[in-house]
Amino acid sequence: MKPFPRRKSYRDSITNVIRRDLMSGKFKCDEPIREQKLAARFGISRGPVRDALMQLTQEGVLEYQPNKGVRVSSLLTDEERDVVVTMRLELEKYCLEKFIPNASEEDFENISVLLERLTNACEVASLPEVAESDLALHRYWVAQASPHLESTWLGLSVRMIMKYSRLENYDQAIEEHTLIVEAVLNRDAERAIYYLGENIL
Amino acid sequence: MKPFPRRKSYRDSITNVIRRDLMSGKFKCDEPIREQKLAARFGISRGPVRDALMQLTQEGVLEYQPNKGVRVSSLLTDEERDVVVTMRLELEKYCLEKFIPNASEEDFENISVLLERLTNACEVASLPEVAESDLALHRYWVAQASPHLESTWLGLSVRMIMKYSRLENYDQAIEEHTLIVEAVLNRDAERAIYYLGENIL
DNA sequence: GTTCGTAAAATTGTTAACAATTTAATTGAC
DNA sequence: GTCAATTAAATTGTTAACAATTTTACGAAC
Repeated sequence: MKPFPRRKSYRDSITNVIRRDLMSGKFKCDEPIREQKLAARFGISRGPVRDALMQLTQEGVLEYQPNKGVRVSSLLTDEERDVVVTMRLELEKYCLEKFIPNASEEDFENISVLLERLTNACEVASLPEVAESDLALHRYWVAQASPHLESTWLGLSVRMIMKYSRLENYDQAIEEHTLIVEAVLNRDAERAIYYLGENIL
Repeated sequence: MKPFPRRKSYRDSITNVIRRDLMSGKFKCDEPIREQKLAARFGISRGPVRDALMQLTQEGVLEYQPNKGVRVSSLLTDEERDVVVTMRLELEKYCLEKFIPNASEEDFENISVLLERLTNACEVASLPEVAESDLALHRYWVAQASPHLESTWLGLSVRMIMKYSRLENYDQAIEEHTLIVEAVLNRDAERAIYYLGENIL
C-alpha cells in the first residue's frame, strides 16, 4: 500500500513499470489485467492505472475489449514479426542517418553511458534490465532524430522484443551494440546502419 | 449540450469524431485542445474525453505535455513522411497478400460497399468524408489480415493523410481505389499491391 | 448430474468534487 | 510605462463514489 514514488506523473511511471513486467514475461499470455489490483499495488487510484493500460494498449502490448478490460496481447505471428522488424529497421535507419551528422559531444557521452548500462545489465544477466537498457540505447537516437516518431518506434520495438527476445544471448548483445556505438562515435553512418541491421532481426 | 449518441463506448465514438476533425483541419496546428470544451461539446464528463485525447496522442496526432494537456501535433517533415509512407506500404502490402487468398464472398461484398461509399464522398467532394471512407476501405483488409497491427497501421495512415492530403484530387482517388478493389475482387494480389503502391505516396 | 434462470459478486465505465499545476491578471515599486 | 512579484483564474491530475456491464455463484426444475 505504500505510495508510488512520483517523479513526474503517475501515468508515465507506472506505464514503464508495467511495460517492463510485460517484456520480462511476468504476466502470462491472454491473462487479464485488473485495474484494481494494479491500483492497490502502486497505492494509487484506478484513474492513472487506466491511463497506463490504455497507453500500452495503443502500443499493442495489451488488448482491450469494451467492458472487459485488457489482456496481455497474444503474440505476433512469425510473419507479422518480420513485417514489424522491417518497419522498425526502416525507421531506425532513417534516425541514425539523421542523428549521426548532427550529434554533439554530449550526445556521445550519453550514448556511452547507455551502452555501459546495457553491458552491465548483460553481465548480470537480468532480463528485464537488459531489455530496458537495450531499448533505452536505441531510443536515444530515435528521440534525437525524430521525436515525432518516437512513440511509433517504441510500439514496434516492444512488440518485437516480446515475440521472442534474442536477448538471451547476452554476450552477443554486448558485441553487437558495441559495434553500433563505435560506428556512431566515429560518425560512420553507413557502418552503424550495417551493424544495426545485424542487431535487429 | 445534447448528450452524445452512444453506440458502444464514448471513448471510441468521440475519438473518431475528434480524429475526423483533426484530419479535416478543423483545428489549427499547435492549437491546444481543452478537455472541458470537448466535454461540454459532447455533453459528457472529462473522463472519456481524456481517454480519447490520450489515444490520439499515442496515434501521434496530438502531442502531450504533463500538466499542460495536448496540442495538435506539428506536422511531419517531408523526410519523416517518406519513412512513414514506406512503413505503411510495407505493412499494407503484407495485409493484402494475406487477405486476398482467404477473402470470402462477404468480404468482397463489404469492400464493394466501402468503395461505393468512398466514391460517393468523392463526388460530393466532402473532405472529411473522403478521408474517413478512404481509411475505412484500406482498414478493412488490414483488420482482416492482421488485427494485431491494425492500430499501428492506423497511426501511420492518419499522420500520412494529415501531412498533405493528396485527397484533393477526388477523381484520381476514385480511379486508384477502383483499380485496387478490382484486383482484390479478382484475387490478383500482385496487381492489387501494384496499384496500392501507386495510391499510397 | 445437467441445464437453465436468477441473484450476487466482481469489474469496468462514468461522473463530480477536490488537489496540484500552470497560465493569466493585478498590483506595486521604480 | 516596465518589470517583477503576488494573486486570481483556468486547466490538468487524482480520487472516491456511483452506474452499467460482465462474470461468477447458487438453486430449482427436470
